[in-house]
Amino acid sequence: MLSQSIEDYLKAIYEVETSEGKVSTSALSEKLGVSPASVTSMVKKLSERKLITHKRYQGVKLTPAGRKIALEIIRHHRLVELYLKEALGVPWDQVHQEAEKWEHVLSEDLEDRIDKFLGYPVTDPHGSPIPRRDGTMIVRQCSALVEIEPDTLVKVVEVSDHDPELLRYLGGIGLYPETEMTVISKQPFQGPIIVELTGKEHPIGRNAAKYILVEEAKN
Amino acid sequence: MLSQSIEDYLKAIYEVETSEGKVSTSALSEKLGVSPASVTSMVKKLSERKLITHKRYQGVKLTPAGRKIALEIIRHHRLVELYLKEALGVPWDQVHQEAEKWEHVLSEDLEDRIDKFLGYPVTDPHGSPIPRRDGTMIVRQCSALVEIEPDTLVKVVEVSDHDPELLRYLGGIGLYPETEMTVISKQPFQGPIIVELTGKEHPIGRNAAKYILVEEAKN
DNA sequence: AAAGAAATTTAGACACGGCTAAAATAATTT
DNA sequence: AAATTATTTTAGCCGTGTCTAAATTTCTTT
Repeated sequence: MLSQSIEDYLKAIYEVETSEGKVSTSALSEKLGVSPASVTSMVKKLSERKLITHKRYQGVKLTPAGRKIALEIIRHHRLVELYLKEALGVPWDQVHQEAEKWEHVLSEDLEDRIDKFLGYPVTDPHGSPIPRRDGTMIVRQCSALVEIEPDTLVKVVEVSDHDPELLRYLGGIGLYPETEMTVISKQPFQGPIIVELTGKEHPIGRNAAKYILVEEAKN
Repeated sequence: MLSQSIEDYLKAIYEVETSEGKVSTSALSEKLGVSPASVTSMVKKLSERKLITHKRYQGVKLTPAGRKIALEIIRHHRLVELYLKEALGVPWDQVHQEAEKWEHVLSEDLEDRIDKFLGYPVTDPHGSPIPRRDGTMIVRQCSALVEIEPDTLVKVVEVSDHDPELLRYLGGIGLYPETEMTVISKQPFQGPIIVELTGKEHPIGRNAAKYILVEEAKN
């Protein structure tokens, strides 16, 4: 059995690897809310266990074994998020923090029962793909909303779950995965992006728009 | 926040207190699968935190604060047991071990949602009463099956969840909380107790019969 | 290319929760 | 009552995962 800490590190490494490519000590320190020195010592342990490789001063990379475990945890996390929403009506801005705890205590048996209950879903409430039991995960083609040119019809694919506040705002304006909307304009000087959905226009800050992934819909 | 370990100790102390009266170091050591020395050191910590009182060499007692916490954990445990059975179809001999992990990661919000989903239940799948949110719990009048005289009609109130094997056997013969059955005979020389339910006779070992609580039904 | 800044690692400490071995106390036998 | 046995506690250790402060290495600037 792996400790919760180790699981958290592997998950964090996976996520940084995916979103930034390079996985630095400081990025992990930041993400995990732990000092850089602590990261270094855990990194040492994880390399000894052959879950990651590490070149001194040069960052870290998951081994296949480490990636497998990371994806299992992420699978737990996302299944639980969806389950909490569907079965218990937990609002989508709260499922993340609950799942952070549940992901570590989910047995294989329960994982299967939840998976079945949900009808073998492929995405969580934020649109993130749920890794399959075999450790594979679908890859999708999509762009950050911030990079879309005005006058484009897009479909929301995925929204970052890291900020409950943002999720509440987006939920409030009806912006969920699968929602279609039109980018009306991008205000100058790093101003907001104006989108139209369900007939109304809404401003979305550039920063938030980095965390909203969309695909272009047929116009 | 209390550590999982502390929660486990408080729960164990509560359970031993209830079933044996006295809570000795060795009883806790046994129950928690931990050395007596470890118990002593944790006991020291719990007294410092005023969750229990401790007289050297004389055992331990919960303070009101400690009891409150123990009952919260037990409430979590039993709600989760019932939830897993009702919502996800987990067999009753498996719910205990899952709940052992879940009880520590259940938020108040989720506790309420589960409670509501289940219709504010008062007992878990083994018939144990679920403590209320205010830290009170119903007390029931019942006897161990082993003490019942032959030729008595009884109703099962509660079955210990500590042995999955036993639960599978009892489930197999249809013996659940609320089941009515008749004690046919007690075989001599510590032999089994024979009960009749749904028209068939079944032997139940004396040892098992200590863990089955019943009340006399009107004959 | 050298200096300064930033990132990373090492060294050494600490709290937690467990352990074993030995000492102290309580309970039981003889 | 003394001796033996059982229980409990103390003493001291270990692994995990964190920390701060200092040393090292890499990156950036001039």
